[in-house]
Amino acid sequence: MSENIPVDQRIDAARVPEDAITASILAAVAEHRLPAGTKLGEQALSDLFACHRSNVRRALMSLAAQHVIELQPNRGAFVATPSPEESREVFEARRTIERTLARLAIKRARPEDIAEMRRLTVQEAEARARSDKPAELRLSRAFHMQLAVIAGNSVLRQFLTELTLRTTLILGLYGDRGSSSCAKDEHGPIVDALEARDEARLVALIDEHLAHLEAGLDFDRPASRAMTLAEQLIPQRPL
Amino acid sequence: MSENIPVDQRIDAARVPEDAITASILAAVAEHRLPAGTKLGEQALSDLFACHRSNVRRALMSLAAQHVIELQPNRGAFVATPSPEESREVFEARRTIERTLARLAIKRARPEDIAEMRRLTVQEAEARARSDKPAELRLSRAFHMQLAVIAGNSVLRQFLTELTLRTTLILGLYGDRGSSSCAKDEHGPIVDALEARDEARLVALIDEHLAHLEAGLDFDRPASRAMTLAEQLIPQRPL
DNA sequence: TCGCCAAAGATTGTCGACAAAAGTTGTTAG
DNA sequence: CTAACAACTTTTGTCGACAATCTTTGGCGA
Repeated sequence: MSENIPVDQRIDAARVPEDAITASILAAVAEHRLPAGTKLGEQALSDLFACHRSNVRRALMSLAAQHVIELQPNRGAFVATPSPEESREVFEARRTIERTLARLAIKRARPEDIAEMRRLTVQEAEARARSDKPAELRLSRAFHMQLAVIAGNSVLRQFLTELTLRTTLILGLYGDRGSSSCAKDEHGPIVDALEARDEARLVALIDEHLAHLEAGLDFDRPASRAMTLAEQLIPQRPL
Repeated sequence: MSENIPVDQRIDAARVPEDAITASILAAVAEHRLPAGTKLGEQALSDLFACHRSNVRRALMSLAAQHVIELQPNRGAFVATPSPEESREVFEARRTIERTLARLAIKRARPEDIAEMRRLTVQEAEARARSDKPAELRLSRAFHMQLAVIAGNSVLRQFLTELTLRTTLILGLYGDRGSSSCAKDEHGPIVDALEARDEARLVALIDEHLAHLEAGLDFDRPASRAMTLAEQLIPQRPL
């Protein structure tokens, strides 16, 4: 009512410094440029964005509300590091929500919506072909979010915005780097099922897709965590 | 990991003034003491809670992130007034999430969990019997939240925390005051189904319960909205 | 009497400075 | 050489004051 374009969809359009900070950090997390555990100092950010610290604090609060970062009293803000248990819960929540979104999307998808979905899968495949991980992550997430847009429930869409971002963090922490996030083209068949309005198949594919993603996690050896200086500087040999 | 008791379940325990403000406003909204649209001035709150305005601002930001209040730039904070469309989406989201929570709860519910649920229905019936609307609202919400606690998914539980609160706001806006929120005892049969571990029946009952709640809404004549002074002072005759 | 414009008042937003806490470095004793 | 203590530095938290904006009040003219 008050807003035409939802906040979580604006690309840049950072009218206030606070939005610019939030958007930058969200984008960086979404593309695995900011590993989990990274400290986000207030002064560093206020210097970087040439704004007052109060803006930074607001941005950090907003990010904390979305569980993207964690605020530790008198310690500062750190990129969130989801626990294995939390990861399980996030995937369960995603299955629940995306199942419903799929059913809604089947009822509402117009031809141009399906074309847009197809376009995203193509772009994603291209990004994968040229090994552009950030673009791949971004487009994969955009694919799932587009389904939410088509479904037309902005409450569920906002929940999914948060969950997909948390998923990206989880993949960065526990995902094998061998088989990347959405390794094969699992999104293509999903568009097919959507186009065919085959609800049972669509829901099954999404369930499988998410289950597959979750199954690829390895909680025993955290893949990437907050790197200490030592780890960043000294290239450790493979055991 | 860092917290033992989740924030959205702490009763009081307001260690910092910010939490006290947040908790008070949440409780007031949850009991229909703060109608939708009410302005929440910063100075008024900082006077009331004897704290600095910065604490108030933080509390308001947190509430805005939960969609309980709406922040209008240079205007201030107002108790949120969900639109009819948003109301529909909230109910749809609730159905989605509570269905899953019900299935999870069936798998995990221990005898003492079911006893607790039963206890809540009894207390709610007592509150209804003595026409204690605030207690009734509070206990009805606690019933749904208890199901989420039993289900054991804190991500979904937190989503539901937000959704039940938004539902309370919606009921305050569009609910007939004739048949109150959860008029009859629809919660009792739900506990029965949970105890019987009858998944199909439990899910159906919850679906019906939420559908019944939504069906009782009347978007044409907003039941209670932000009252102007005139409306509060001059008892208007029934047309 | 009604509507418009200007001034006054109140409220929100921004900023810099200071206080408090945590982290770091250097020193010294064992 | 190690460990513990102390001083220092860095970072976060709090506060009050001022600027910008909105709302209300009062006045003026049609």
